[in-house]
Amino acid sequence: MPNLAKQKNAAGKLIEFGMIRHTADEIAHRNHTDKGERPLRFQGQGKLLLALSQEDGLSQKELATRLNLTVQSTAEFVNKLVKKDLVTKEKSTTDRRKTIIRLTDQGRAAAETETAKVPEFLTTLTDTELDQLTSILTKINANLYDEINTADDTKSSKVQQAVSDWLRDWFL
Amino acid sequence: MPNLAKQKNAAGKLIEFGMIRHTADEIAHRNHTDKGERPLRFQGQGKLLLALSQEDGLSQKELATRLNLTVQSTAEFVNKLVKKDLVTKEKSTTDRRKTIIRLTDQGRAAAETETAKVPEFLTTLTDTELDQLTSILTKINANLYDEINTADDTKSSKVQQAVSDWLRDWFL
DNA sequence: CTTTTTAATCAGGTCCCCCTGACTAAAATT
DNA sequence: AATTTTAGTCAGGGGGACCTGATTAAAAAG
Repeated sequence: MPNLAKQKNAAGKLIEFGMIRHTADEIAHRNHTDKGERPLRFQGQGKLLLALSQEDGLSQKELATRLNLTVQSTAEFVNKLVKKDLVTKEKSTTDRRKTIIRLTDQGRAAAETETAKVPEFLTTLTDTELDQLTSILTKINANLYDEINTADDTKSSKVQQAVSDWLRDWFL
Repeated sequence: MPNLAKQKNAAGKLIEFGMIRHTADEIAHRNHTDKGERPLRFQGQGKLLLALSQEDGLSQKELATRLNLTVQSTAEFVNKLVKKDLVTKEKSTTDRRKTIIRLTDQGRAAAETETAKVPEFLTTLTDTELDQLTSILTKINANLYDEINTADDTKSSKVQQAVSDWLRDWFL
């Protein structure tokens, strides 16, 4: 029987982490672009960016299905991203109904800084700590996948699966 | 010189964790209340709840300053929370300009389930892993605090400081 | 060669976070 | 008592994440 107190400690730290992270990159983004640009991350436009950096040149429909969004929402996000010069839209030549979305260099860069960049706060950890953290997170993530897949109404999970595959490619 | 590869691994896992967590409790909340109620957490209404569960009976102004929001935004969130029966508003008797905000039992409960509850995914970790995680997160959080405080334009940090104090009280 | 299906679009809507400006009522100052 | 500061309110706005409904153009099927 694992120690409840220890669980609570960890839980508290995790919450704290979430909170601090949140304001930390709120500040980072504020200094960066002052007005406009908000965190993005794993919703809406950010989600699109992530999906595209996993596989570029998808159609809007494809994106919508992968991200579990309606085509209209997807269109909205795509258009917003186009305005920000992070993606481009072009009609498919093989099927002229389709619109193919591609990351611009800027978009790719944006997606990468959202992810690939090693956050500052990890650089002060020792190798041992990094290993520990990685293995713990692996376990936790596996749990979360389970949680999702069991509770799931046959939606959402594929997204995560896809993106996490991409992460695996990227980091291992 | 710490191993860059290890850092990348950990970073990847962390991102993955963020992502999965996000959809995991998206699903959880969806099953819970179906329509309406979204995550809350560390912004807007959620932030208020957290601050209040740290110290109840604050005035709107107090809340605004602590949370680094305008009084108008604060008022908006407070009103929304009142509608949800999570907080109450009452005029101060000593200074009739002030409006004192108090958590209802429901509000307190809401704040607690946002935090105190040990997430499922922690319960499968061993004691050792929990200790490791806690100590690593402590280190990471300290780093983030530094990051915030140095980059800071004398704002934001106090909120975090306050809430994290509260967390410390709660979990230790 | 018509249907039907498919990929997109426009229009309009809901709720969220957060801000500026204008204004009132009650305290604190002068 | 008159002025200024303080706590709130209302009105309005910008951006974001999503959604439903209706419509168009192009491809697939009958």
